[in-house]
Amino acid sequence: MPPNSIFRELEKGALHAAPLLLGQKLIHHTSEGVTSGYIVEVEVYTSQDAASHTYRGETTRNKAMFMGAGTIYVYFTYGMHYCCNIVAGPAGSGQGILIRALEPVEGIALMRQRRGTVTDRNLTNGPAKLAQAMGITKALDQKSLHDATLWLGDGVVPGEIVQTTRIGIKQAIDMPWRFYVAGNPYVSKIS
DNA sequence: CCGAGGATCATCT
DNA sequence: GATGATCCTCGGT
Repeated sequence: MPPNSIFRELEKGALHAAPLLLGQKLIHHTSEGVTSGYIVEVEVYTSQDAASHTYRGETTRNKAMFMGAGTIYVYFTYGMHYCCNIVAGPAGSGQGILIRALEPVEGIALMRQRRGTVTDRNLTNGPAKLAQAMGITKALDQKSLHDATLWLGDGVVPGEIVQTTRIGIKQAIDMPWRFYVAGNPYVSKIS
């Protein structure tokens, strides 16, 4: 699906758009160079969802999640990690899609440099890992994919898609809001 | 391969 | 003051 179409899908809501993001290419331009990868794993978070940062309403931290489809939400957690979401749905609805894993495409040498000594399979197979490999920080928070250094590009048709429960949460653990490409070696964890 | 424990701090209660 | 949409290391299997 071409990039322009994915924005229309994002406007329809996070749960609708999440599986459609699989196979799309996420691209980041920085002064260090260009990195990109195909999205192979995502999770949905909404304001009706006890596991979501938006469950208790808008705060300074989660403001981006209420800014409408195509906004970038980057949060800092565990004292050392950044994670990247693509906001979906109408402005004010507080829903988004966490990018959990990428299959590296461009800038793999730069990804290795940013990540330090890890095996290639460990470059981007987790939300904080891919943020580090791509050079994603809070500088991108509240920016739009339409006019930031981070955007979506032409991807590939993903293989079979698996829908299952989310990872690393303690609330709403039964909601099947995780989607990944079956058999892809960069998926963070096989269910 | 798997599970336990520590790192480290912005954000929220 | 407590916690976390995580990652890494280390030990056991």
